[in-house]
Amino acid sequence: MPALIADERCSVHCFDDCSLPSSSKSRKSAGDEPIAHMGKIVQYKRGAEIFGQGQPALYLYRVLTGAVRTVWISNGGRRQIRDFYLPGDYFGLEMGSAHSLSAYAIGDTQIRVINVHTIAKLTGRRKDVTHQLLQVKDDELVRLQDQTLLLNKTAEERIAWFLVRMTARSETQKFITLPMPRKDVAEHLGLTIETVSRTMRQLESAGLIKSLSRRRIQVLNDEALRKLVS
Amino acid sequence: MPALIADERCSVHCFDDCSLPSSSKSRKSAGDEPIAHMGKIVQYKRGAEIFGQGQPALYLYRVLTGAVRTVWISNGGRRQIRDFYLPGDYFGLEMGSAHSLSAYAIGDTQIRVINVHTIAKLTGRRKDVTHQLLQVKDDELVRLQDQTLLLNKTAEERIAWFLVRMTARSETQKFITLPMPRKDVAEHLGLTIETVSRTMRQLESAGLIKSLSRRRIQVLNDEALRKLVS
DNA sequence: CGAGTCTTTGAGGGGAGTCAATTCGTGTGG
DNA sequence: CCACACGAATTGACTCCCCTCAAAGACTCG
Repeated sequence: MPALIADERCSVHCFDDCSLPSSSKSRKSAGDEPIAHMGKIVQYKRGAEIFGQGQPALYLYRVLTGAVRTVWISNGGRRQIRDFYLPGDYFGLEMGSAHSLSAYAIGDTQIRVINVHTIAKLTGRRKDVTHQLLQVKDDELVRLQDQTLLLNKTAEERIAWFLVRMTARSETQKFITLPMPRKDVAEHLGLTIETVSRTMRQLESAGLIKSLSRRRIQVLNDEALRKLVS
Repeated sequence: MPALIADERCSVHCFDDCSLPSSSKSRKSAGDEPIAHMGKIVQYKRGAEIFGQGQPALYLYRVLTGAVRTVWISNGGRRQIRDFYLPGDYFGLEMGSAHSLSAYAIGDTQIRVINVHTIAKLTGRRKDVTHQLLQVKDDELVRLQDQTLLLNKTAEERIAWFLVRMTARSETQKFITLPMPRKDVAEHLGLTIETVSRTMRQLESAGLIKSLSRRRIQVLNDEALRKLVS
């Protein structure tokens, strides 16, 4: 196993480390993220596997730029996209010693790779580290819970939920840039790409959103969108 | 907050403490369950709330007799049965400090209530306690993962999955006793009670199962049932 | 034995999947 | 810079599975 040493080296992209809203709304201040700048920065090419299902979980990851998808493949071979991780998000933290899912870079992606052993050593004397570690785990559980709820909803509700969520995680609240193709969105929401496309068109006809380009969406009526999620 | 003291008192029902197969197949030996006999035994009446969503999570629970359902109510008011817990199963362990869901006794139920603080104090010097605690958390995560997969399947696959799962958790592998009404099964699988009923009839017509009574089911073709889950 | 709940069964409709064709967008090479 | 090619995305027609609504039947408990 390669020994990744914690360093404080900061790349040109570090400017956004503390400015982006995280997936969870329960983050109080941006200052109490001791893990945020730990670890080593690694570049991943488009489509590259970051870790695979069943591999030992040795690192905690944090997206700096780009985007990541985690994929769960059931024993029956069914493929499901568990979640997307955007700049500022942590992923790769597992309950057990092995990864229960795989992670791939969606586009070219820059990631901080933090040795969990390094974190574990800190948890003893650094209470803030322990706290953040639990926070990261909580966020992960919330993601999972959200998805189980999601799968009982209609296509329109799912798409609305997805858009609202992406809006909340985007720095520009009105314009969303989707890093992933339609296929990924569909597999994440438990729909087909055709239904995703149709439902989005439907929301556009209703005047809730506006499709600027293939991967750019403008939110026209944020309130109505949120009401659909209910 | 009521202080529940750990005791080793064992009721007449303790005979099955280590004999029942747990939800997870990764349980090695029955001996390494130090938490199994901890805590105080409490009786719950049919339908009684064991804990509620949002309440502080102070205890770990273990079903001795009867059955428990955990219910998740979304902010939109949608109701979803997260899972059922049978004799031998642990529940109520949360990542954070508050319960993210509610728990109810399905029938009259006997439960061991273990103070998490008592466990926490042991984790320092008892490695087996720590290990089992992680195991319980893992089991919970697996339950959640299974359900997300489930909701992308057809009604027939869901029912088959449910029956196979109940079979595996039953001491008599061929005869299943469902402690919960059809409504609970439906809400757990994301179906309606009518679809549950129809699909079961369909499986019975195909010769896979036989409905003995309202809540007793005989598995005739276990292999075919498992193949449906795939 | 009867009231009430739980369950089953039926008919009909709607939403999402499937299959197939077209358009759009992106990257490549001339 | 344009033409081409390939994959991604859209759009349409059709089907099917499950939900909805409604009624009848079965079990449980007083």
